[in-house]
Amino acid sequence: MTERAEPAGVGRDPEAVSKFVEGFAAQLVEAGMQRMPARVFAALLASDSGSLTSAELGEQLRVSPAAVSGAVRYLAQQHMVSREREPGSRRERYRVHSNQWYEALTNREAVLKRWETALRDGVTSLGADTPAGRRMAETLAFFEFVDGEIAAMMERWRAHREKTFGA
Amino acid sequence: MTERAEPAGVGRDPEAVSKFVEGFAAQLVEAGMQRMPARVFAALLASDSGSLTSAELGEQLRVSPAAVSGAVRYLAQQHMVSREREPGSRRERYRVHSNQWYEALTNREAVLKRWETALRDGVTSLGADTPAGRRMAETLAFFEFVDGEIAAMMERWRAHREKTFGA
DNA sequence: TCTTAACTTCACAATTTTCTGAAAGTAGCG
DNA sequence: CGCTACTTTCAGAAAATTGTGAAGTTAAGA
Repeated sequence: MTERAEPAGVGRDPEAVSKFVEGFAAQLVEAGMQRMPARVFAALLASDSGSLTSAELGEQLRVSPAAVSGAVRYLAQQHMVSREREPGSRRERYRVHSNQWYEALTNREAVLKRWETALRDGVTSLGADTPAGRRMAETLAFFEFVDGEIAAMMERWRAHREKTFGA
Repeated sequence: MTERAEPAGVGRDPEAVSKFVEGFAAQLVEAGMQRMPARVFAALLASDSGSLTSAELGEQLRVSPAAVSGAVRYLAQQHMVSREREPGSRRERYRVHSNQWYEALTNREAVLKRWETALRDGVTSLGADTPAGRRMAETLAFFEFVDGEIAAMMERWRAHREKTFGA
């Protein structure tokens, strides 16, 4: 048995939480995310309320307020978390809205757009009639195709989700 | 006018090629790829034959053979390029097969699978009946959904591609 | 079998990134 | 209006990453 009464502080088995947090963060890092944002994000994902304060994050991850600040700024820019002010306090909470965040994930759209731009430039400057130009044109077409497909896919997911989890 | 006769060596306007290579590589880096693999890959993508030798890569990018070796090993592991031995020579060629490489790109499948594993572990260890557990279960469901969709999408792309570019 | 062209591995130096402590900024509340 | 609780910014130390030169390995051709 590993069950126990809920301690007021962190709640649940801090050991298990930490294990998940570090493990999931490691996967995100491997996929290209910076370490600190990854850890902060994983911690939020694993929290029951889906939201933690700066101080809670710092304590749980054993890092300085400065580190939390930087990580959270990054995550907010990527729309993976939102910040909210606790009413009647200058304390801030960072929140992950279950679905909003993976919607953001598919909004790598910005990335795709930049790739497309670079490829278009390449086709132009190397010549659309050269072998290299044709290869890049095909790649470009692929990304444009994917762009459209992703939007449709998310639509299907929302329907699927509603059926499975309720609105 | 920037046109010129084809010099035997690099071919085309080396200036324009380099500009594309460094620009596209920069985008890949921003998306999480290491710098050297990104540069090597971009150089291959921009080559007319779609293939370059180790020496050509080193010269064009002004880097050591060691750097090329490391970059190419990574790219081959990701199935983004393939290596071929030039018959009757110990010289090796690295090649990007127009379509094979972006098929590989969608084979971030391996990445998705690892995320799914981490999430499943999380659901189990934090409890499927806790709020955090439910959030992770929903995220997990999303990734599983995406998994299936990507396969279908690639199928549609292949059809679309054939129509547009011919087999 | 020997020679040698080509690729790979490895230890280290240089660069870049990341995190911290301290100082500065901001906004609630008396 | 100031006090204080919190957050952000910034310079620099520590750590991680990256690319190099040199030595090691492999295999083609004589």
